Amino acid sequence: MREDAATGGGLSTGDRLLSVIEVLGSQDGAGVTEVADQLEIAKSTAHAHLRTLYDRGYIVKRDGTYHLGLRFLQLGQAAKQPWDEYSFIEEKVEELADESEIRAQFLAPEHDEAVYVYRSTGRHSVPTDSRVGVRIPMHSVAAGKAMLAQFPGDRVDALIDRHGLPARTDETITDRAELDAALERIRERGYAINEGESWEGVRAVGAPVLTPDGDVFGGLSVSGSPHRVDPEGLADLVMGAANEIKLEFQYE
Amino acid sequence: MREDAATGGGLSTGDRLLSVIEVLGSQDGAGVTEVADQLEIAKSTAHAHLRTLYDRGYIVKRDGTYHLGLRFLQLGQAAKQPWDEYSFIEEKVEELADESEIRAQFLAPEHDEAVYVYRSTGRHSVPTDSRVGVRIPMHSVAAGKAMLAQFPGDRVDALIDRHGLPARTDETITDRAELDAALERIRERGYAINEGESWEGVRAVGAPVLTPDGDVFGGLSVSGSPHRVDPEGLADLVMGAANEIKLEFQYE
DNA sequence: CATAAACGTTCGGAAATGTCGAACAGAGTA
DNA sequence: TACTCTGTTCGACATTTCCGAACGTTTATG
Repeated sequence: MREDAATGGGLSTGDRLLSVIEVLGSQDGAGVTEVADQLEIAKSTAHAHLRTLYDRGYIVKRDGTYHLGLRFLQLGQAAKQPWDEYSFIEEKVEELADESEIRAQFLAPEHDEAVYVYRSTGRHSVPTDSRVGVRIPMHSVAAGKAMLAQFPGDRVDALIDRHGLPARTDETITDRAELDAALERIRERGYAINEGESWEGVRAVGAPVLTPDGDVFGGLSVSGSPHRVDPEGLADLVMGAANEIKLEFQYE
Repeated sequence: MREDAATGGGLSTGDRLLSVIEVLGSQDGAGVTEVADQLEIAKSTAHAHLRTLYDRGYIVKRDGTYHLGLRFLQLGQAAKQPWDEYSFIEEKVEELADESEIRAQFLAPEHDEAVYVYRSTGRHSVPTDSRVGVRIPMHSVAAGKAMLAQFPGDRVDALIDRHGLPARTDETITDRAELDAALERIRERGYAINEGESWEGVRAVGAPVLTPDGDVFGGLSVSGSPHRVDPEGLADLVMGAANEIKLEFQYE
């Protein structure tokens, strides 16, 4: 289920460099030995990779260990730019959070996973939501299921071949037939519900965001503890916001 | 003034991979041929690098060209985490923007450059400021000069050896003696002024943010068009905020 | 305080792999 | 139809990366 780098015609050295980056990103701070151990490579090899990243200014030495540098912040902003271009997306997320008084988020599909792009808690204006940038299996979140339901069948097949249906809680859908039934219901209703399928005790309501051409652009959702999330009441709000985004595309 | 990659014991392949990433980040969208041309490498080589990045999910194909993927957004968040840890930094920036009614920003020193980490316009709550993540020569901005003034002399020497004193406008300080004099004045007053040294017609007032140990942690500044930026009046505000951050460190 | 352990660093050699150029296929254009 | 522009694949050479061992330094430990 995981590509073995060099197997696919890729560059194994570049591949390893990316692994080093991931090691540094998945924890805060690592030394040469730690990187070497985690990737099962020689210390001298890890050292060479770290030196490459350091000389280029991509990583930083702090408290004696290496950390990802702010150059990645710049790359992250560049990666997000296509969405920032359409400023109404983020605005709609904040609007949604204000009106629903719970968290609202916009996720984009990428490489068959869902990625948090915008997130808001409403008036609280919580600074820097830590979940932005996080990738999550599409079948385990409301916005993701809403997107999945719009994909053609063969794309869903390919997605499951690549990633499977990993469980995140006891409630996560792990069975293909069950998923198909769920997607069918979502298409009928126009919105998706997540009942603790990603985090215990978190309910969410999501809808797909489509372009005027009918392509899947992303997914919107609101989420919170079950007693604050009334699916019936919120569905219209979320679908309405998704539709408004779709309409905005035409006048941009 | 630019390191020539392989010269320093780094891995030339990994180095090239980073160059490919930078090409994609510095413009929106590039094809195989375009990347190859810009880096002056064979098309097949560029193809191999792009494939490596693609297989790993770091880049995306959209409209027939490659773009940076949202995985960089995740890495960017991870890189920013050390600052998010101290939530009062971002809060102070927003406070500063509210009180001054102009832009406020926090910059961190990294690899001898200044990097925008937080930025706020006050109540407008402008979504996604595009300048976050941007790197800029320290001597050309107020917060950067404020930090420079706190560095020991040999660190300033090393910095200038590496980056020089590039001009961004006609007003940018490009002479070492002039810089030294400016830094001395900054130390005396406790704050720095930027008079169109980075952007024509933009004035800024900045102060260094120190840790309780006296280390330079970053720089705060407010900026706007000259008639809205009164240095005398704003200096206390900025220095006060910088000092409050320093104090917060002790109770965290 | 001395010793040990752990870390980061450097170095050469053998093996693996990245790079190139040419050739192929496909899309778009004249 | 022919042309030009893409992106892609392939093989062969030469360059590189990688490893392991050894070194110098720092941090723990007795």
